[in-house]
Amino acid sequence: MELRHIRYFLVAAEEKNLTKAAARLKISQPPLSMQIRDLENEIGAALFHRNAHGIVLTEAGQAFLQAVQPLQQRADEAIQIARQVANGELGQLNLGFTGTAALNPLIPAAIREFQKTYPKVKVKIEEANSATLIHKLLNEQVDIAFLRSSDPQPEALKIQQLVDEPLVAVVPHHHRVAQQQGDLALLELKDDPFIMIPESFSGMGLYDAIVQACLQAGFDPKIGQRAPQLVSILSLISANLGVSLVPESAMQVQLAGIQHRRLQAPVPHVSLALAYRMENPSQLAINFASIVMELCHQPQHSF
Amino acid sequence: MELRHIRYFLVAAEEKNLTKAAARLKISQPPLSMQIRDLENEIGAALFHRNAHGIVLTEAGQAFLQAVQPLQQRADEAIQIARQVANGELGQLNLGFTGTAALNPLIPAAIREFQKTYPKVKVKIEEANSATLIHKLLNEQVDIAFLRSSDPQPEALKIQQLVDEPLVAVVPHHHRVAQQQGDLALLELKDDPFIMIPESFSGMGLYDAIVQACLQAGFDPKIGQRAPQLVSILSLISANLGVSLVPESAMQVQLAGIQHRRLQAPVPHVSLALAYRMENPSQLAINFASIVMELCHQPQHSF
DNA sequence: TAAAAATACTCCATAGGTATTTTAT
DNA sequence: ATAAAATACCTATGGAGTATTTTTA
Repeated sequence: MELRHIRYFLVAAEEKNLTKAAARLKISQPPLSMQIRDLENEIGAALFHRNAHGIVLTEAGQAFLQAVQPLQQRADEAIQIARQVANGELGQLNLGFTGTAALNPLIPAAIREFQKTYPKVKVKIEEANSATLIHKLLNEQVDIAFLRSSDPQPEALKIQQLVDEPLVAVVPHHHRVAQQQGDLALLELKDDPFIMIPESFSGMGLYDAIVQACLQAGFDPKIGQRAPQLVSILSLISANLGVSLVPESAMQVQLAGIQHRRLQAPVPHVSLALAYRMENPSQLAINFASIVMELCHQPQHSF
Repeated sequence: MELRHIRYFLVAAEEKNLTKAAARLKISQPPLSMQIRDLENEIGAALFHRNAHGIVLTEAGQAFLQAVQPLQQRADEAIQIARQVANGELGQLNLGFTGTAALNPLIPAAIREFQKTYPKVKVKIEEANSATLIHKLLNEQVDIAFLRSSDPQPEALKIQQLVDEPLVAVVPHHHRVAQQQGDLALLELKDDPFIMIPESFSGMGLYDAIVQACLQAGFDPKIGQRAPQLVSILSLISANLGVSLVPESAMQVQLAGIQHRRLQAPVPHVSLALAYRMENPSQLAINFASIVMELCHQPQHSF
């Protein structure tokens, strides 16, 4: 049996007349008669009673009709579903981001815009550090991720720089530079321990951006405590255990006992990047990336 | 799209290798490749990624697999259902019987046996008088019916005589023949009003059997009250409003104030018959009839 | 006799086969 | 070098067309 038999049978059952059914199916009557007969032969029972007025369903035909009614529609739906998934209109987008990236307003704006454009896609978000995200991207556990990237980029991932955010210094409230006016020279922090995010990935992440900034300012930073999240870093700073640099967008997170200081030119930057696989990128990722790029080319304050 | 495409796709997705899938499908590899490609073209998206080891489902392919998985099975089930209905193994048997027929032990025995043989058939039973039953048989509201039949039989119905039951007289307890010994001569009731079932059908039913019996005994019965059910007839008799004749099996129904009397030879009979359509008999009816006939040819007391 | 389905036949589109090439590891 | 898929080409099954006959109300 083929779907053709089902299509023909359904129209025949509806028209109760093979000649009319054949016309509706845009075929001539004899082939329709034969297809119906083939179907009956395969089943081994008559589906219709033939008479001079046309045809009427037998009991077996009625039962077959009930059973077969939804099949054609289900088949069409299956095609639609596959098309929508292929176009990235349906499915689940696994979106990752690093803790410090989450604060950038671009991210909620992008998610909001994506959901508006692709309402049938479920967005599942997941926070992890850059190293983990890169691993998950390569393992296809994550389709696309926002991360902090410095220069050397891993192969097999397409990494698009989105915005370059200035870094700002964070010092304890009682730190000697805390109450100074004007921009801070990074060199002034050369003897302070830097509170850092642990286990970064070579060439990636905020860790390297901080180390690069210090080297550029003329010193090798003293690495102090490690803390896994932005807030825990700030907490350690407020406890007077060191200082750090954070992206400007992280200034939103205020904490008693800490002070933010802008830096003197050349202001070090860390970029926010969007990463997805070069090979087998999911269409969802491509669509999401194009929405993000669109937002980036709009005036900054629209989101 | 045809079911063939779905069958091929399912095996290909399972084998993850077109060559092996083709072997399992008992076709060669190139036609399978082409059928899969045709399917992909119709959908407008790739269902598989091809590589040197074989094939892997794309996201669209996975979604299509989920949607299409049950279709082949549903199609096969539809064929099974139609076959079973055609064989009378599945469906609903609408069984009718007249009130006085219901007392014959053959009927519950037949239903029990039929259910044992065809457990997937639902038996719906319905009581009505012979005229109504014949009407419903012809209108296909009832598939088969037990009824009381005398000689002339309506066209278009196959009526099989099952058992000839002797008629017995029912008289009020205080009737002058009530306490006599031996068999009763029907002629003794020639002046009593006969309580009858109303609106019978020409040539059918207990009504005519009673009239025939009286004529044969040499008198034209006086028709008294009409009552729709056997019990209401007996009730009228116990109220001294008349007498009647009932099938022997109706002696099971005892009622205070009535007396049954067997009749002298030639004992009049009424037959129990099974009726179903000559044209378009449902297979259920044929199967039921054959079970009834089987039971009839067994010793009477086996049910 | 008129309308519908079945039959007889013809044709060709395409599913499927064989042989070979291309591709990727 | 090997295994898999794609391509090229051929064959033939069977779906569909036209013409006609059979059936039944």
